[in-house]
Amino acid sequence: MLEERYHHGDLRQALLAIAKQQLTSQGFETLSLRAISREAGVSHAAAYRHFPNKEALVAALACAGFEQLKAFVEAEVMQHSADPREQFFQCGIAYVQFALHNAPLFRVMFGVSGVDRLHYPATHAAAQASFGVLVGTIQRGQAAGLIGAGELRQLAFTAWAAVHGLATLALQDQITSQQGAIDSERLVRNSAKLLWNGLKYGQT
Amino acid sequence: MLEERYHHGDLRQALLAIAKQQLTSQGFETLSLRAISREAGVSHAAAYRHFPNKEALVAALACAGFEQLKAFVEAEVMQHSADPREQFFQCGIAYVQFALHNAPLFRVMFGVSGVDRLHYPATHAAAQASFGVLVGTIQRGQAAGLIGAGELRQLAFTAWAAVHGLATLALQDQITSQQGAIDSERLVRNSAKLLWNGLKYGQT
DNA sequence: CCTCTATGTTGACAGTGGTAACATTGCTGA
DNA sequence: TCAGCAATGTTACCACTGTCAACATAGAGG
Repeated sequence: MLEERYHHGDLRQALLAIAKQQLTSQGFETLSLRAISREAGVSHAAAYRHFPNKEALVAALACAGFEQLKAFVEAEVMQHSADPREQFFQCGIAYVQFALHNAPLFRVMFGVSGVDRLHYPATHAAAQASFGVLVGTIQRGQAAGLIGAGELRQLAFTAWAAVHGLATLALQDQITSQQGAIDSERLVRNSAKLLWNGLKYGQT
Repeated sequence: MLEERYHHGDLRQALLAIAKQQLTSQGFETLSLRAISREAGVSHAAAYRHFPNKEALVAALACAGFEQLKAFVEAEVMQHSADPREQFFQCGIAYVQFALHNAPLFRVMFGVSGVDRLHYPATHAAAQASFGVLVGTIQRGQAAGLIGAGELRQLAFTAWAAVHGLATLALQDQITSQQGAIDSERLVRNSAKLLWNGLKYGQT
């Protein structure tokens, strides 16, 4: 039984967990340090012992989001370890699915909050790491001779941008399929096929 | 000579103009109705005679942004009226350039504010209209026999997403070219070539 | 046991979006 | 012409927010 202690134990983690929960349930706009602290059963200023300000808390949230994204995409990709082309597709499909299923978190990760990620090295590193999954996938495609040469990171960046664009536009209801729901898999496959063809025929 | 009148004349437009100015100079996060009203020389509640709430003001800002974007892209495209392929490229280049040169506005247009665009018909319409420029460009490419068939809007959407992804990632300093500055033209051309090839060889 | 540091609390401050009650203006129709 | 009405601004207030300084408590190490 948890008694009321003066010292919480691991308030930092608790705050992050509650923040993530409130983020997903109420969106970013109404996210408030005070509400989070309240929910944690702690005074409104306690958070400042663990985060210099709200922005830092949000940056930490984004950091965790990138780690989650990386893990998710990696897992999906691994299910198709035999076929580099399918791996490439799965990368994108997983990315968009993650965005749609974790919309508020995804928005926080990508600038809703106006956080300059370069000011938060951990968050930036996590973002780069998640990007690395895509780079690796393309690299395997090249190794297998299925993709023409080209500057690796540039290719990866192009692919990333394409998929990222799909995800963000989809999140905005900018795309509304006739059936109402968004078929993210079909969406990505269409886009990925184009890119894959382009890659195959070299980028001249 | 402007005397101090009780009635402003066109407060709505004045507020929007000041808002846009403060947005570009200070970013979205610190944008405040009160500061805007102050700058307009009007009380902080006056704005509520013209906008039901802050979100509506922001939506109007986004609406104007889309109109500006459309005009800009259209103008750039028209400079290459002879060559559909180059028109396609210019579409993307102009899009990214607009994003980079109007970063805060662009972020407002695309969801920084968490505004559900469907609740603001005018804004939504303006967004669709700007999308229409790209659709038209691809259409001309098809008419000229330079692009394979395919569902028009789907193709356009794919291309839009690709370019939009480039723009948003670039805005986040997610991309940092070795030289420091972002060469948006090279960036887009790389991506657009891939897509164009993919389009040419059909989407199978 | 005593002190130092990490952690949490209280109370304040300025600033925000939003609303209600009141003031002023200028158009409209008798 | 002018009374009245709708549009537009103002003032005063509310609840809420992020942040800070001053204080309180707890636990770890000498």
